[in-house]
Amino acid sequence: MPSDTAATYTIKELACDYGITARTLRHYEEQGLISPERQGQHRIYRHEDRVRLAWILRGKRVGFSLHEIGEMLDLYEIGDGREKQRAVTVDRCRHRIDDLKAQRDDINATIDELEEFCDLISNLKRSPNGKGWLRRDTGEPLSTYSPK
Amino acid sequence: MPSDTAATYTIKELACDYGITARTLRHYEEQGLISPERQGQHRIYRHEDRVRLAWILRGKRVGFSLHEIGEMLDLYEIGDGREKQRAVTVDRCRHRIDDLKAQRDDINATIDELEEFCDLISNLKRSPNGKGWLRRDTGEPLSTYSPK
DNA sequence: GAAATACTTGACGTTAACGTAAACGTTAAT
DNA sequence: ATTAACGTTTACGTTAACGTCAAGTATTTC
Repeated sequence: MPSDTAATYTIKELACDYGITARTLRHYEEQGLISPERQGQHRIYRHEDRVRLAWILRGKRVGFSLHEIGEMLDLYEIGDGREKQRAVTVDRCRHRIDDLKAQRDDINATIDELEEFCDLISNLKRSPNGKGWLRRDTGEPLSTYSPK
Repeated sequence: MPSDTAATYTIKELACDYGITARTLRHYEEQGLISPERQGQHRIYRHEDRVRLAWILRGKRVGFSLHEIGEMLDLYEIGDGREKQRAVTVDRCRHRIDDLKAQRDDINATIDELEEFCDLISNLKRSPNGKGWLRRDTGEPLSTYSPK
């Protein structure tokens, strides 16, 4: 058994590793997102806590609230596992997936427009009268340009 | 010229159309994101405002703050158009695109995990001793399952 | 012309996700 | 033994993105 399986971390170590603050970790704990062990009064974090934290942080980057992330983590706890509960879990899970796919579509659309715009103004030339800009491809003026 | 080119909308009409409140529209105006014309004291919105609003709302869904959305909309205003300013605009635009792509990766990773988990618990069977659950494919117990 | 309806501008309230400061308890080094 | 470096809890402060009144104006409808 490799030694780093049992590796532990202080709150500040974990915070530094993930580029957050100790306050943030305590906050996540208040919200019930992580529950590190205690040695006396001090928190001690293990590998599983790092995994959980990484999941939380990715959830944040994706745009979920801490509450939503908590719910998603709860999905993984099917301990009692009654049939009905499992069905609900799967259902909510599928909804989440659909939301994420819709969000991905929005992101793709935004990327497309930004790229188009970016290409556009990378290819500008001054108009002959010295005022304003023209598209290098079509010679069309830009004054009326706005996102589609 | 089709009549709906000149179509105008009251604040509430626009709000209803986009599933937001009038307060929200006024808030966006306070933040300088939209500047509808006025007829006396009343706001009147046109097609271009709808386009802009749709852009704002998609930005929100993608996870940008109103401030960031304002900056992105500013990117589209290259009115004075000094070379240097254009270069900065393109640069910031490209950064935004990179951020969005990273976010898309996060979303894809989250989708993958949720789908995997979803499939997993859709395929459970009770263990022979009646306690806990087993994977139908491998027969492995689930008690230790956690997101990767 | 009185009430209802839609708009306006303040201005204070609310929630989330922490920041920040106070006051205190270990252990380590000087 | 005192200063420094970490940790702890408690609690108030802050920002963003609006919600939610209050109080006034203007128009339409009965």
